Parts: sequence; structure tokens; C-alpha cells
Amino acid sequence: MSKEQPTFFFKVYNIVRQVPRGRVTTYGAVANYLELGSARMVGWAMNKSFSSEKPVPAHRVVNREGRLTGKNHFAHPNMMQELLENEGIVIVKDKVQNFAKVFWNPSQEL
DNA sequence: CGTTTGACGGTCC
DNA sequence: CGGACCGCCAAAC
Repeated sequence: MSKEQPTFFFKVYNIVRQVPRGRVTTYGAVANYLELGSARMVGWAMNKSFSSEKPVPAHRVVNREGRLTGKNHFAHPNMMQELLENEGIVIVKDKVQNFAKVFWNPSQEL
């Protein structure tokens, strides 16, 4: 049993797991919602998310540009795109199309 | 315990 | 439009 409880990591996982299917969020949005003050922490948490027991849809988290910056950290660089496309999200050149439409803001939706 | 790093964001040039 | 640099903050070394 892991110990991710008193950490933002756990919070980040929780938020990301609440992202509805067919939507994406950004590191900055999550960081802002959790008041982390730094989007980097979210990315850091995502890296550790692979050590988490529960599956974290990290593929639903993109950067401010809607670009799949973390795709390189998946099992396969194109897996992230496939997962997103599987949810109905259109990806072109590793960038989310209609980003404003598929963007899910925790501070707004939650 | 000091230094480096990192899946970001924003500004500057 | 793209490349470079700074700021944030915690974990890893």
C-alpha cells in the first residue's frame, strides 16, 4: 500500500480522475485549482502517477497549448494520442483541436 | 543538507 | 513564430 495521502499528488490524481471522458485539462488549471502555485508540480505528480495503484488518465492532461507534451512518457509516444482520439478528441500534430471546447476546467466545472 | 531536475507557464527578444 | 530565460516548488540524487 502506498502512502500518497498528505500530498498534492493524491489531490492531483483525484482531479485528473474526475476529468470526464472526451475532455482534457491542463497542468496549470489543476495547479490553480489546488492552489499549488506551480504547474510543474502537476507534471511531477503525473510522472509518479505510474507508481500509483489506481489508473490515472494522464493522457487527459495537456499543457496550456493543448499539446501532448507528456506523450513521450507513456508506454508509447503515440498512445496518448490514440487514447484521446478514442474518446472523440481530435489530435493534429500532437495538438488538441477545439481545445477550448474539450477543455475541462476544475475551477469552473467543479 | 546543497544541488539538480522536471509531463509548465509566461515573458522577452 | 520560435528560441531563450526566469520563476515555482517538491522530490530525487
